Amino acid sequence: MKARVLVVEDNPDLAFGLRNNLEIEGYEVALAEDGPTGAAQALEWRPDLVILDLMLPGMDGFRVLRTIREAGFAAPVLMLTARGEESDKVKGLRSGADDYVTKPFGVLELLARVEVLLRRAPTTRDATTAGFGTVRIDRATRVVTRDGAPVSLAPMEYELLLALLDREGAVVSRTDLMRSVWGYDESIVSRTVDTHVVELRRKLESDPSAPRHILTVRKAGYRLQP
Amino acid sequence: MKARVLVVEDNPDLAFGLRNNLEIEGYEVALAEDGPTGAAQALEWRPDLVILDLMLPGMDGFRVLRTIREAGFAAPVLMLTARGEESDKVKGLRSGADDYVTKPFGVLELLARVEVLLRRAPTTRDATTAGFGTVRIDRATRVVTRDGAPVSLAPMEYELLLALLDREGAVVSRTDLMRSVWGYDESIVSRTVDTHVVELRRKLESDPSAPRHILTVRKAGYRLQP
DNA sequence: GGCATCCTGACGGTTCGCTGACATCATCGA
DNA sequence: TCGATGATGTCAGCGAACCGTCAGGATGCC
Repeated sequence: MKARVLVVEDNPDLAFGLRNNLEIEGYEVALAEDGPTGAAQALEWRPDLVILDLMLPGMDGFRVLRTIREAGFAAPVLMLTARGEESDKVKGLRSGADDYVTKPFGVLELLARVEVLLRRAPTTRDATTAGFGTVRIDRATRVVTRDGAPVSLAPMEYELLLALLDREGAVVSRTDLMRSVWGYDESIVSRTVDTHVVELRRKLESDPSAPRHILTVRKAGYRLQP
Repeated sequence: MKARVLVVEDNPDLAFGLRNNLEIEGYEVALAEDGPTGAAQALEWRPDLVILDLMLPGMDGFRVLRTIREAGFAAPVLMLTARGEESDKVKGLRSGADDYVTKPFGVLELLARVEVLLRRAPTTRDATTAGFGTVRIDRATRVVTRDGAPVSLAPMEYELLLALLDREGAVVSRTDLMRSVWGYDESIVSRTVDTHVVELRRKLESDPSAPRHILTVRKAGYRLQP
């Protein structure tokens, strides 16, 4: 799963530049441009890492850091600042930051430091298991069980199941399924989706001919009933 | 328990200065003044943190770092150097260091960074063995046993095993394995990973053709079942 | 130079996924 | 109520993707 990085920085050029670079590295990125917003977003969005500018409108970086740490936020924080004074660095590090980089900095160095921080504090927000009825799906292990017994799903079947699960309760059209599972978006002419749905029902429903969870919505698509 | 810090630094003034300051902070400190000694001491003494100069007699810092990491040394390493080039920093961080400080530096900043590194990676001197089935892996000594008997693993096999072990239970893609074991992230076209997995199974599974722990997840990667 | 180790490419077995034909079902108008 | 119509369920088979395996050659270390 993509690690999430929150960038709290009021200079738009720098913020957008960072976002681009982080996204290229495969992170999911959010921006906040003042202190209070940053703190709120850290607590709500639960990023795996925060890049925090020290000089911010509204509330400075130190206060943001203290606020979120007091609220129990444990992920690493990288402080970013123009002040190169040693006393500032020490203050930043002692107040709960995990790294401290002074501007101007090299983007590659920053990215390397981000990687190191995430390596040491691996993402723990796994949101792993979900399910319906007596079926459990563990995304980390890709193991699916029904009534506690493991069920063997073919790769495409598993992907299809996830696509339905991601929109649990909603009707998902065949075209949408094609797009999210197969990556095309041509219009469907074949029985491909249906065939896999049948197989899923056979493996996961107690009575495959009268499904209670993997439901057909005529002329619209399929729906996963929790 | 006092945290142990190993300082690998050939300049006596700097080394003694660091030792004094670290001891005042309450750490147990050892000094090494060349690369080979440093590497040996890291592996024998098992410090909780290593401060490693880049320019050393005998073996440079990068090689020391690689050597001890390959030997399973997991504690944080702080690199210390006169070279301020960004490419050096990136190289250091990517090759397994956890922080990188350029000379001249402030002692207080260094101490703060030491504190942060130790905070994130609390002393784990004892919890070095893990395993699955009848297989035990001791990261400290790099010894792997099965049914109590030692098994000889080639370096890459060992690294691969660690990579799987670090995400025990979860599916690890070939690309992820490539990245964490080989340091690459190009897309895979060859049978490299598979070949090594086969070898691991041959050495660690009781029935290599019907593995119970090192499992294949079709189209996704491999998974280590505890 | 000898040895272990590593990577690669080829080959073969097995599983998987798509397709198209046909059966069945739901819906709606007569 | 019943048949027409279109949508969905079902099935079997073929081609392809994927993985396990192996041997040869390259590489690095002692």
